Amino acid sequence: MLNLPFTRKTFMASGYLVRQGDRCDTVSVLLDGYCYGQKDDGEGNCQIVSLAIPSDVIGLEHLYLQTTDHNVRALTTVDVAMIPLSAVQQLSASRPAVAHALGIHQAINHAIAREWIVNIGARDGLRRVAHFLCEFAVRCDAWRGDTAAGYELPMSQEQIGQATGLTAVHVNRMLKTLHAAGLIERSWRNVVFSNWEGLRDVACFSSDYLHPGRQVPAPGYRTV
Amino acid sequence: MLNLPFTRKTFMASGYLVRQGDRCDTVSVLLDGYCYGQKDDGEGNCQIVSLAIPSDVIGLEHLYLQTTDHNVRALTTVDVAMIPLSAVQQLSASRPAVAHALGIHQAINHAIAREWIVNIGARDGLRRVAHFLCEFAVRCDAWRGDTAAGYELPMSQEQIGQATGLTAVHVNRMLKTLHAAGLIERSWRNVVFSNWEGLRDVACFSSDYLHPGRQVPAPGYRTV
DNA sequence: CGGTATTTTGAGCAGTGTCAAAGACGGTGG
DNA sequence: CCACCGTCTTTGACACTGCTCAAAATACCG
Repeated sequence: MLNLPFTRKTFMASGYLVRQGDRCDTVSVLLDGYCYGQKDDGEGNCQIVSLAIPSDVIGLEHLYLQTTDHNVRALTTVDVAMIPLSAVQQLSASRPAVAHALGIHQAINHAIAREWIVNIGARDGLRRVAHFLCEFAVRCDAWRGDTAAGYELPMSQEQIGQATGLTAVHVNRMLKTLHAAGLIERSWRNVVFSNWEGLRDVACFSSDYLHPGRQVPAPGYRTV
Repeated sequence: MLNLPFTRKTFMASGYLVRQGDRCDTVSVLLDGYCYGQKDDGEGNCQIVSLAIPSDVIGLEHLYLQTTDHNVRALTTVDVAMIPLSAVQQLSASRPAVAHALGIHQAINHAIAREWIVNIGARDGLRRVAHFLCEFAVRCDAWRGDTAAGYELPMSQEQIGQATGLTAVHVNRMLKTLHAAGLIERSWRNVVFSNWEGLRDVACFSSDYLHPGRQVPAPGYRTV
């Protein structure tokens, strides 16, 4: 068995799991709830740079970088298993297949970051919000193993705005527009995709960048 | 010695080193020239998602993902050493310190991507261009080991626009504004930082995210 | 030396941001 | 169980950043 030491911990919504500038010595696994990565632009504006859903690993970069360049905060009440960095290092060293899996996870997160750059840099408001919704749905589906009819967005429109580079007011207008186009139904934070194909087309969403089932198998290691 | 097999190859400006969707079986080291990562937004717009300068490693994610989610293209005439994936895998397996160094490189590239998200998502045009110039200068300085008086930008204003989420016309205006503010001098593609502190302040640029000299040392491995 | 790509500039416009206020929801304490 | 309160959502009017289109000037390349 892996026999990994860990500490279970709970954070309230908006609490900090990791702070920018920290010297971090743990890697966490998100057991329940949602988190987001956040970075200050130096003038009070905060940009959301990533999203973590249950089963995601948080802080993999701590294996390689001494300090953290962004905050990680709880979007909802959150339950994590915090593992000492040294334990992760030992495990990766003794189990190359584990190291490989962590590398895959990091590579996918990086790919998601690239897609966010495209989303924010190249698409207009409507497509941006649509794409954001698509990504969230697909990632949640992948985690749960099935396709849900509707999703409870764990974030406010203000936060969606911080993730897409729009204002909360504009996010609201775009959601309304998507509804008017018959692509989504919603009430409060619940979203139902009444026309998934249509939404996907508006967003130009393709799940390729999430690399579903297309990872490189661990090369030549016995997985024991 | 490492004894790594490689093929040296030259690409003309705008040539493709890697194409979106490819199954890639090489990792490249950029020996000379500049490259950029590019992704289509699905509607003809192309967003630049990364920049590679000499000594950068291109395609590290091929170790973990079977297909590539973005293009890598030459910005200038480019000279690379292409290494078979299997050789890199073997080397990482036999030399943990090498694997660790690659992880650091990947983590820093990821950190840069996060900062680009902040730049494009949270800053206005002027700050965006200023930040872009700062990052380019600092990365080039780090590579060459000294601080240059001026920099030859290896890209057109159109391309700067694709990297910052602005139009070429607006990039031009922002460069003019930066000049008018006494922060930069320039002629054609050559840029001189006549007031580095000022530019840095406008951009809210901090080199922390490039993690200069703050990587985690390879844990417990003998480097031989 | 001509051709092509890039830079530069101007004018007008569209998409987003800003500001402000009203309405909806959910939690809390009496 | 209900009233209150704070947060979030929704809406409108208006301002402004950045985009579009177009053309001239400039630099590079064969």
